[in-house]
Amino acid sequence: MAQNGGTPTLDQVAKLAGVSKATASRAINGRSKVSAKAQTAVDNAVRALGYTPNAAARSLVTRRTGSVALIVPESDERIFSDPFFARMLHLVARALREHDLQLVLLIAQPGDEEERLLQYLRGRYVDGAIVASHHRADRLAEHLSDLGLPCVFIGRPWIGAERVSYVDSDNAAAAGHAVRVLLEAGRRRIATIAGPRDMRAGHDRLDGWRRELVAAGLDADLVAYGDFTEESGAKACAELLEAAGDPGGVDGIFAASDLMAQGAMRELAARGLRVPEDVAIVGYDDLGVAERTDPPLTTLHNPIGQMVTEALRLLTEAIDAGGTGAPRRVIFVPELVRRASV
Amino acid sequence: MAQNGGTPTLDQVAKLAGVSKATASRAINGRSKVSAKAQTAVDNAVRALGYTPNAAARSLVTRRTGSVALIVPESDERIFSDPFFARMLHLVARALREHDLQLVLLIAQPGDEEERLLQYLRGRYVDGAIVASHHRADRLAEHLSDLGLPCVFIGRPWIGAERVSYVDSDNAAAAGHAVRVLLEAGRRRIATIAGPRDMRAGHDRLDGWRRELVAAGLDADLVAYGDFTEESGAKACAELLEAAGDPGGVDGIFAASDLMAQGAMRELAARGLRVPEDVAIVGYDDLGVAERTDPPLTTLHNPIGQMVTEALRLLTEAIDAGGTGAPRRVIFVPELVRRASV
DNA sequence: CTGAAAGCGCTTACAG
DNA sequence: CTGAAAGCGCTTACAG
Repeated sequence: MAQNGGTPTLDQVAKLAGVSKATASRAINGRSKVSAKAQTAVDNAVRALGYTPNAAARSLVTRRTGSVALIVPESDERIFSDPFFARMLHLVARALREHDLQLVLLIAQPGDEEERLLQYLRGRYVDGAIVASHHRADRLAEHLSDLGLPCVFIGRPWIGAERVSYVDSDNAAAAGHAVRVLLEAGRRRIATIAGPRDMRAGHDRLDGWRRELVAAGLDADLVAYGDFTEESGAKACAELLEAAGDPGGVDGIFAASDLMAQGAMRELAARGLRVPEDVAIVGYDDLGVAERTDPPLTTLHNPIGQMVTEALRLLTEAIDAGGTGAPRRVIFVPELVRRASV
Repeated sequence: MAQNGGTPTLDQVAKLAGVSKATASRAINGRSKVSAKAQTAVDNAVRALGYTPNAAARSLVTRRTGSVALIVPESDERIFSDPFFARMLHLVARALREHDLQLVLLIAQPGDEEERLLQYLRGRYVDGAIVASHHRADRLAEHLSDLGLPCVFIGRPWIGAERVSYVDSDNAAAAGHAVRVLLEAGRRRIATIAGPRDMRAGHDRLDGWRRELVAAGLDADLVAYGDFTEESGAKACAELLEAAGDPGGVDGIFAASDLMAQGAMRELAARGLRVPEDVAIVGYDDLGVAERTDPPLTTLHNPIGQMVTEALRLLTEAIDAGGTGAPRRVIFVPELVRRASV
């Protein structure tokens, strides 16, 4: 179809339909009134020619691209197999589809590639951006705010949070909740397997654990760090057990991700420790693996679906408002899901 | 910087530099000769104004967007946490970065969303496309070929393969190799845990397993299907063991992914069967999990890095050639990695 | 090496 | 409701 002299243009459609380019354009975009006759003629011409508007020409005048960037300032390949990230990517992709927007995935190693990322964004290839998985050192919030590009962060940025919109969940409160559940189960030596220190979720969950223990008049000394993976959870659990010394030195664990909780359970099993009898354990995320552990994991439900939906609402509203308007934020409270590990 | 009256344009740069738009454009793109004096003046003006070329305007005339689509015709969310896919996505992202191309991720459920995908592609938002994880029913190869958009498939398409470029690995030969290794280890009741029947890799590996057994004069009757996940591998292994009846009814397994092999090993362990003494096992992919199983897994190395590199080479060459040129293809042969499961 | 001009393919006031 | 015209911001023959 598009064979007769390259890709068909609006001009050819208009000629074939016997109307002006203006009318053809209006018929195609369907935002202004067009006579039924003209509409039919244009529709037929479009079909006959296999016409699709040229995106560049259109966005040159509309100043809209119909694309949104998902920015992942992450150098580590593992990000892609992380179930939390995988789920988020999937949800973002689906939500964008519903808004008729395209997803441009921008992966930028922190550091030297940041300038290149900003350069791309300045070129107005996209109408807005969602930023996920940012780290402590990122200055993305400031830079995006400088650009004036509509954006919303998933997770409160470390730096420049006051200048941008974001959605987040109350990681600290949720961690506190986890600790209370362990306390109510009679545990007194409650350790934590924390996430990366340079990630918001890692930092805040650790903080919530610590505050709750202190509030209960207990020591907050049993900490080991992981990177949210199962492997690291097993390793951290081993460290904890060794640091605590005698059996019973740890009787409860709050793990900052279900995957790390799973690793910890594997390590406990290997040492002949029973869950929850010897060590009770609470995870975080509730992304499917929590149902499949043995025993099934009591955990905090990370409301990622709601966060993504809300992030997209904030973003599309900011885009429609032309990038003006004050930063907005929405915070969710993760709910406890009781299973059998406490 | 861009505050003084919106985003700066080439015109403003030219004025400030005291040259024409043409010269400014040439200085910025650096493909034609420009006097040192003009170059400096333009460079300074660009810096002073914080100028970045408008992508839409540029691509309207150059007919290049600097973007490449990664098409994933997959409705299933799990695709994102599949380590093979995660690795491919990471490698594609990195390779595109090296070519100074942007990654547009297009996820299209098969069926009703295909028309929408093609519509997008027709709009020339991207210069070319890489297609991954396609299924039997996809007619993408034909449609992309009709569009005349440069594209390369990762994995030979089921339909229309003769019309497009692709990279692939010889899944059948590799599966045959796996079977020979098991035969050489004296195994005679060799089962397979196959991948999805509607995916190239699943189909071809099953085929290779079958041919090799038949060539050896053995029955190819012990087949169970999984979906490449660990869960499904465990389940398939259980089916196999039950179908085979008596202990020793299965003494070797070729699993079409390491993850399924891992699940199978878990199932074997749960039944008190030793690897490799009772059941020898060969996996597929060699993506990291193969090193961490107990015992470490003998497997076929899926040359995904090479496939991605080659796919991008074919794609950029096709783009540079203006989308003309015959389809090309490159096939890799996976190598066996001997560890301890056979 | 440089500039004036045309043109890429659209959309959108403006006037009718 | 419709059309002629201007204009979005670039690049690139063409002539000098």
